[in-house]
Amino acid sequence: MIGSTSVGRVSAPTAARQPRPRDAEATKAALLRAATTEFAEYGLAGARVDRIAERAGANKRLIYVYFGDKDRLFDAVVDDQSRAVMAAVPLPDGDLVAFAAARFDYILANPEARRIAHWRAFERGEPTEEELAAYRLRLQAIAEAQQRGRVRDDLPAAELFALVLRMSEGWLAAPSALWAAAGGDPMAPERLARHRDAMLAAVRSVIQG
Amino acid sequence: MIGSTSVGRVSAPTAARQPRPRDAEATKAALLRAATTEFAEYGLAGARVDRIAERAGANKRLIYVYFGDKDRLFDAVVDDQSRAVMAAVPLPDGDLVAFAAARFDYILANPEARRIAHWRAFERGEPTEEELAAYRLRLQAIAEAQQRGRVRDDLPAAELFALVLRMSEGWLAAPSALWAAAGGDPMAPERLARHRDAMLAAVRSVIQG
DNA sequence: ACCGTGTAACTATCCAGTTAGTTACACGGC
DNA sequence: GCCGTGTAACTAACTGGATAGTTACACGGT
Repeated sequence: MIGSTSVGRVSAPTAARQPRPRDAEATKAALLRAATTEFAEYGLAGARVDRIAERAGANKRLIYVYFGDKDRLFDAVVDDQSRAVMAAVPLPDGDLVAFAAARFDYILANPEARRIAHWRAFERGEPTEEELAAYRLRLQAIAEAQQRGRVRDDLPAAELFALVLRMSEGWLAAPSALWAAAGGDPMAPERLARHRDAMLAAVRSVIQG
Repeated sequence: MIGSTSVGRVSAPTAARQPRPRDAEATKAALLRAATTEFAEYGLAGARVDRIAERAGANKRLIYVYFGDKDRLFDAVVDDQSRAVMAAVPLPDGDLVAFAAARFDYILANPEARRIAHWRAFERGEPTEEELAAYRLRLQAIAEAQQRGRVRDDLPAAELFALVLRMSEGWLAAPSALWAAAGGDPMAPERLARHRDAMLAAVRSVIQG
């Protein structure tokens, strides 16, 4: 009696749930957003494709239609995030203090961005040519600022940039044990403001030598 | 002909593979080491219990006997690593420069330690009471150094510690795109030495204000 | 008529955890 | 010295549920 299954299919003709409106772009965007949330939370290995589809309110199949497979969906999320950060956090005239401030603010407003970047570094390899170019531009901007005497020049630009990158995450990236040991709520607004000031003061100390 | 399998069993009476010598402590230690390597590489979600057993040359079942389950094995690895770092990287008299140097050296010699710590922060929650106590001690040491005027006191100890923690990872934790953009081999010994010096100079700048 | 968009049901594989044992060894009686 | 018995250490094979990826079909606009 194999054919009996067909009855089940027919039994829910149109009433069960209204189908998603047919808008490929919107669906794709919804999947990308859902994937961003899921990957940020669980990483590549921990993320679940079914959960992404569910979050997006879309059918799982569409992930494979639009993105290929789980890995390439992850890549799409990484590219998207990476481009967004690069655009939102510039390095105007090699000003590393402004950069650190912008990066801190961006990470605070978009916690997913930092997590995605970290998962990517840990679970997936090589940078894209686009990212590489972006980093080269930044190093160049720092080197120019050094020539103009606005940034100490006894340390290579790459060193300075690596340090400021780390510092600008502030304690948003600190071990939770440190938060706990320090007491209080590390995310309280006035605490964050003080923290931001402290971080920027430290960056200033570093780039002035 | 199901019984034919028994022939296979009989055919390799003692020659096939010599069993592991019966030493519970050694086996447990081998499993912990194998788990450390596996978890460092793949994280909690990406690690495979079978692979851990294989790496250790032990039977998978023993993981469940000795550690409970995958999560608790991960916890055991984290505790082990955490204790090792705390012991190897002291904060003598609140000297944050010495601390940064020791931490950099430790991470360089034990890359697994940093990866485990990060996976833990991302995939698993709360710090243990033991860690908390260790962090409190460190904050206290910094506060004392501040009182003795050896460390700037216009920034809270927790802020300074969070910053130095990040800085001391140097570009061992930097995005691979930065390495690539900077050119050359970032792990070459003389390059690392220069990097270490630069990082320590920056830490000095920060703690002196 | 057909293609792009969407759906539900299905499949093959993987994998954490279990079952049902076997093997090495210590120890006590003889 | 040897043998039986209990126990800790170890093992192979299995199981059930989860999960990435697929198939087969439906519908609507052009």
